[in-house]
Amino acid sequence: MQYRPTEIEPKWQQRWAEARVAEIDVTAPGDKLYMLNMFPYPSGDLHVGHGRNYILGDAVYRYFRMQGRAALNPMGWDAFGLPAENAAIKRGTHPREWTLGNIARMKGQFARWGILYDWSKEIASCEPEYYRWNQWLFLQLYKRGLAYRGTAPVNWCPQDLTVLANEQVVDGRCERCGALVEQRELSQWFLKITEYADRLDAGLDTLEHWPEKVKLMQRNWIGRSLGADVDFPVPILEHSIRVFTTRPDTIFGATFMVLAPEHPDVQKLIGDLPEREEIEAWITTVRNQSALERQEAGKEGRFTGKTAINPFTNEEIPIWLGNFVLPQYGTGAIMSVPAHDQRDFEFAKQYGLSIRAVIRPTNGEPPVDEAFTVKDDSGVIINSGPIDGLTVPKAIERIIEIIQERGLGKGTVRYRLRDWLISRQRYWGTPIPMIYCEKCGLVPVPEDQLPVTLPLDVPFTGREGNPLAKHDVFVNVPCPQCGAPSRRETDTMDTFVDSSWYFLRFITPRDDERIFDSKIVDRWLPVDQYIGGIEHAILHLLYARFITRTLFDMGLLTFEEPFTRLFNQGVITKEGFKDTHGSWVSPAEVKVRDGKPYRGEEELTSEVTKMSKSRMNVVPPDELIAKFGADTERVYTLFIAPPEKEAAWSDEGVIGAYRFLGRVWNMGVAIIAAERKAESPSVQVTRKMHQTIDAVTSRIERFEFNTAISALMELSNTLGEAVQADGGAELRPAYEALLQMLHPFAPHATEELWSMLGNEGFVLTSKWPVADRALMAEDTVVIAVQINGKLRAQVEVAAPPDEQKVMDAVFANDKVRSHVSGKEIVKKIYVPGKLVNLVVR
RNA sequence: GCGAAAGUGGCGGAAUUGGCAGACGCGCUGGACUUAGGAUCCAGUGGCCCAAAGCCGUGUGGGUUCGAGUCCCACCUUUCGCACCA
Repeated sequence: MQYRPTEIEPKWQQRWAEARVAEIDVTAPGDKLYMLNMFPYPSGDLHVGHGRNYILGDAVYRYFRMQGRAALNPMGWDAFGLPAENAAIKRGTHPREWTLGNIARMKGQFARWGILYDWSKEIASCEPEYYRWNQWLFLQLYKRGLAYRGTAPVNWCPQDLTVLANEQVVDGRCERCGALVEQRELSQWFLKITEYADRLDAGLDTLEHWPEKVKLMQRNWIGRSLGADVDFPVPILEHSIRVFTTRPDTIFGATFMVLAPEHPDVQKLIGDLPEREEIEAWITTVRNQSALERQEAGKEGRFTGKTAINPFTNEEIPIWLGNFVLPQYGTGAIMSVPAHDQRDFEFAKQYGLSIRAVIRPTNGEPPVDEAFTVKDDSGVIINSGPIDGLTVPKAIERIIEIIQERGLGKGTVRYRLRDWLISRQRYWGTPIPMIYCEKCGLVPVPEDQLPVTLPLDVPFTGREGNPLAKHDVFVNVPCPQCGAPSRRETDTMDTFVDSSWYFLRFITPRDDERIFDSKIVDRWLPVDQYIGGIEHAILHLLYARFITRTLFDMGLLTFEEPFTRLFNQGVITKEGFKDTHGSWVSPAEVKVRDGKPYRGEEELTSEVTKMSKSRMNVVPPDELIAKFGADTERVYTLFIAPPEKEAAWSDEGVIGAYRFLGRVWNMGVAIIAAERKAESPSVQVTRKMHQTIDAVTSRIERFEFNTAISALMELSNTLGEAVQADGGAELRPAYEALLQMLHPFAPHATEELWSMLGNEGFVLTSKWPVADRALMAEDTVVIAVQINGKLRAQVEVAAPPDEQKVMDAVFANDKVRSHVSGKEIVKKIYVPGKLVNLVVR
């Protein structure tokens, strides 16, 4: 009987589905475990690169099931978003149809991979039952002043015709479409994530089981800096200008001040200048530049002709405007210390401003006024009156005290993080539940009128912005307070709002009374194991941590961190081909000659990149499954590389996984057919089995699937030899343990073999084997003998080895004796159980 | 520029605390079985060497140690993240 995966896989998929093996009653007692893969955007067909994420999650899920855990593994759809709308414009389908079609296809794909989800918990964020609670959440945030409408310079994508969050701008471009983002002054909806900056930063320290990399990325994004706000009097203004600095210790070296061109005092400062018009024109230019253009322009400034007073030196220092000072950060004004800050130094050099050193560096060299020195914590402060002689960190502490005593300012903490812009001028999203009334102003939709349903009958032209704004029935509504004709808000929410609490909804997905049941959620959350791509290291995970905290503050949750363990799988890469214009070429058109790729006569370049449709280097799983089966794809995907690392897909490599499963299969058939039966399996087989159980268990726990599978291959090789030698039915227990441990990776084949062996029930519901340490141990130990650090011999000693036994064996060994004869033994080093090193002279 | 991670055969990758480098797999070579082989099975496979013995070998150069892929210092390369955040 041959291994034919395509014949057995659909059968087992159907049996698992019929038995509803993955469905869980959240109110039933049990040793709970909440597993979660980040819910996907339903973009259509999945490729084997996507598969890695889900296969990995399923393997872990199956393992925990076999460990007896009550494991919940739900799945849903992050179903709102721009691609659906773009597809509607391009192909004339409705975003809803397009989205639901994709969901159906992806569900089928998950099934063919043999992935078990509790579909009774399925949610789709585009359904009113879900987004209703999105709106409810927004209203709670609004009530608490955490959602507000404000005018601010915002990122505008001219391609997608919508605003973007700061987090969605990458290198000055729209994260989605790549268009250059423009700065516009617009009135938009924001969530006050900045109010949680300190808690989001401090909370990172409690996340022991998160990758350091992700925590660091979040920490940098929040950008906490300690420093001081200091007021510099400005004679002409009759008020002071406040600056923020992280280096108050260098205040005696502040020789000028720079304001952002957007600073509110600019007009008053330049009003009387003859060159005023030129300066204003320059300011306009700078303001219209994107952040990227601003930086590329280099450092530029204009002198206001006015001075401020350095409150410590009492000197008059010139006030400049500079394009490198950011209006949104700190106070939009800085004190410049060119001797100790790179940017200030460049600016001072460019405009001939004075430089004064106030720190003597650690190396003791006398400081030079015309040079710049980097931050040096053991440097000593000079020329700075009361703080002279202190080291930098001490001086920072002391000067802040002095600033506060003299009423010049205060110590402050500032964050780089800015409020989260959540309104989008697009159709396919959660309507923001607000109404504009001429009399009452902004009026929230009353909670009992939720959901504000997204109308389906809108035209998709792709022009003139949001189609919702043209839907009269949707837009024109009476004011909930006074009944006067009013206008509904037509902006929709950023889809990251949807995904920042969905993991709570999975517990009680059909509850139409409340967003979730706090009591049950309290038992299941936080998520024990969260799995997803590193691309969400900042956006989604930061927003989810923020929303979780707001719900905590509302008294709905008892925890502040939603995800206990986080795992980020690496992407799968494959070779792709580019033509001379840099466009990707389908591999079907590529012919290889002399080891070089060609399309016709045109020589192509090849590049190994992330698997994606646009790069034409995807491997569709269905073809692979038709040829080798889903189990082969699963085993190969997890075997190819450590799961957190990038992995290169190799079509040739897949065969190795297939052969392995074929060997396991044939071995099973042979064991079932075996008539001979020895008394018991050989010591070698028993020992290997227990060693493998031990290794595979700990490796799965540590997410080292590639070496877990290699350990299973070793056991399979050992058993294969035993079958050749004895073919005995006594190998059954070891073989069954192999099947059990293989089950998370190759669920279909192991179920089939398990039932062929006559077992009742699923492997999935069987109990994970336990290693017997006594049977694992070897009865002899091979000890390496080194002489002067070089391997010279190996001796075998009965286990457990002790020093006396080992040394007796070592000196009885001929090779050792020939090497040490006539030499003096200086030192004997014995590493228990491993080796002996003799140092001779 | 700043920050982080990583450099091991032809390839993907193994190697708890420093202790036999290259597990496992792909590929390759030879063989078996075959009308056939891009199926299957067996053997071999880091380099130098006909082979053995031996020597060399984990990005480069130093260091610590009886012993270094692993620890320390300097450098090179690659990838990722941040990017005027005062």
